[in-house]
Amino acid sequence: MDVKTLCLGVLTEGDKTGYEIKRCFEDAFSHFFGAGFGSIYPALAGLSRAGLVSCRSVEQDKRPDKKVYSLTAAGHRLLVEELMATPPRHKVRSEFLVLIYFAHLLPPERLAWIMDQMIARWRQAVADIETCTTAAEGLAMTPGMRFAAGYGRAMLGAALAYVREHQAELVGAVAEIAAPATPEPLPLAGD
Amino acid sequence: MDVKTLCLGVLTEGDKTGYEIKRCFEDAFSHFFGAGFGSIYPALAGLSRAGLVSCRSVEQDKRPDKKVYSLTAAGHRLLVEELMATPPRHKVRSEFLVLIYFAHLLPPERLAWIMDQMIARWRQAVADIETCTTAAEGLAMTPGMRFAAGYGRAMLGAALAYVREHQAELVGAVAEIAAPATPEPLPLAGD
DNA sequence: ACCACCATGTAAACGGTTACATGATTAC
DNA sequence: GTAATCATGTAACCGTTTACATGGTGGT
Repeated sequence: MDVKTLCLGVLTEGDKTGYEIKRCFEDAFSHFFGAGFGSIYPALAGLSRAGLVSCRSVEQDKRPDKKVYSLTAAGHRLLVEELMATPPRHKVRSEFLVLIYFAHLLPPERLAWIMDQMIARWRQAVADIETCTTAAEGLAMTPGMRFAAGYGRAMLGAALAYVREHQAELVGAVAEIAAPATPEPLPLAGD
Repeated sequence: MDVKTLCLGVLTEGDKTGYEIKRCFEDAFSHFFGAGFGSIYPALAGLSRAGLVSCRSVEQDKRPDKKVYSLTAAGHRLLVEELMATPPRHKVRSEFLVLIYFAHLLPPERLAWIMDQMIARWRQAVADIETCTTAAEGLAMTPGMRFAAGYGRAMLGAALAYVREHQAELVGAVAEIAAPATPEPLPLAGD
């Protein structure tokens, strides 16, 4: 599954410009799928060439023209086909956890800073989901959207809880390794 | 942060062959970082060229020679530098959640199958973490490794709990959308 | 017989990120 | 005046994934 499929997907909710699609991605998918202009615009161009979306230019005063994309019947069909054929993968790529894994190679202050960063970011992410769901309240919100939002909240909550509970423990343990209670000089300096 | 850095990282635990490094990745990092032979072997070759790891060939009987890599002093220094310079990112890329988000476009049976798949996979992942941590019990397990394993367990537990609790709700809501006109009253309908 | 494990590598394809390029409007 | 928003696109770069290529051992 690539950005093209996601574009077809958001267009089922109504016609949109490339710019608006990016907004959609940020609001709805940001915690489980990322995409920037550099992948959205080429994707849209490709879909248009393939007849899976149609495109009309809309003039605006005091702004450049915008291109509004609509899903075609063929596009809708392909979307469903692709969704049916997509194996349910779920990958995490976390530099944060790599850093944690090698915590003993870092100064304790750096480690504490890293965890504070993540806590702050996750807090923000929870707030963003809350904002989006209350903003979409009353509007057409499918069961899937609700489920995905709830999943995001649950995961972020669990992550925050785990880090908060084990943060002090980890920093303490690493500090002990870095500066052991024994004043014995370690021979591991190695140059 | 790329595969090269991770290779340097696992080599701090002791000398290893490319094959063993891949095993390490699977055991320790699989729930937050992925890498296959196709990225590990070229990474090791590059590190060797740059003098960040050294390499010695070991003959084996009845097996092809293996190349055992060791971290050099320069490699260790670069690793720490890289870890210090790495911003703590944490990205999820989930085709599963995309599928869920567009649940209303899928047949309810498919949706149920998708969730069953994820539940099974996550259960397996929990079991794998348990196996690895008990296997490494008593051995050198750094605080960071324990933290990362615990984090994995916590996240998988939360994911499983959330999906289990909201699975029926979602499938039910989607089934209603898929077949809205059924005048058939539900068995427990009190509304 | 066939599959999994051990063991190493290459090369092409694919897709995403980042930087570049342009330019007007509105709000602080 | 400086930043953010609206609005579109290209091109180089980077790294991963996947498929290919080889080959002996050990288990069901």
